[in-house]
Amino acid sequence: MIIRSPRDLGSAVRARRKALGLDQAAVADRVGVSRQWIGALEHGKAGVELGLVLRTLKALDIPLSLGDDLLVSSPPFSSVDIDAIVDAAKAP
Amino acid sequence: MIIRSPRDLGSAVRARRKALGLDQAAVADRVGVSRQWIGALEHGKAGVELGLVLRTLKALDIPLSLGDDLLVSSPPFSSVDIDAIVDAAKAP
DNA sequence: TATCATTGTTATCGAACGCTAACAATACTA
DNA sequence: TAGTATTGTTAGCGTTCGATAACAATGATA
Repeated sequence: MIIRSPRDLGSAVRARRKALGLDQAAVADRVGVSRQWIGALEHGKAGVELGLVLRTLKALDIPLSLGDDLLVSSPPFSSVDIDAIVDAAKAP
Repeated sequence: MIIRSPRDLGSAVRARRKALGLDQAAVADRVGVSRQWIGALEHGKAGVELGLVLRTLKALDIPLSLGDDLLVSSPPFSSVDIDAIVDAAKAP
């Protein structure tokens, strides 16, 4: 599931919570936030704090990943001419 | 890259920014936040707003995903991280 | 329908956010 | 080394967060 907005995250959290058979109060208890805050998160409120969001994802066992470093592994590094790259980068 | 804490996210953002050859002010301009806020995000401040974080990831073309569907790579990415290569070459 | 559980909504309040501005502290380069 | 660019840090200020509490609204079940 690709997350583009707070709303995407909110619906994913809600789906996961229901899949675990928990109500908002139970999740709030695990995370250490108020029940209302869980509701706001699920509704896609943009202002929620990142730290609390990550704690919520962990409490629900939802892995979060950035897909930026998984493509550099396939092409072999030995085929890269480092000097040429550096020189090109230095050129104006 | 699996994100477990605001600090994980911060270092990933910084790496991506440098890979794009941008300074904090340029990213702040794209996102519509202050330069100091970008600095705080990169330092792993937990209280940053989710909405601004997502806008930053979008501005840097960093895809964010939940769950286990991250094995598929996202296209709009150069497969060679030039800065990473240069940094590695410069490192003692 | 009646009853209970779950969720949504509102108001208040202390705490923290993010912004601007200014200056210090590091890089980076000629 | 000197000079510039980038980043780190601090203070003040208006705004918004998150907690609590209370009540309304919705959902589920007998």
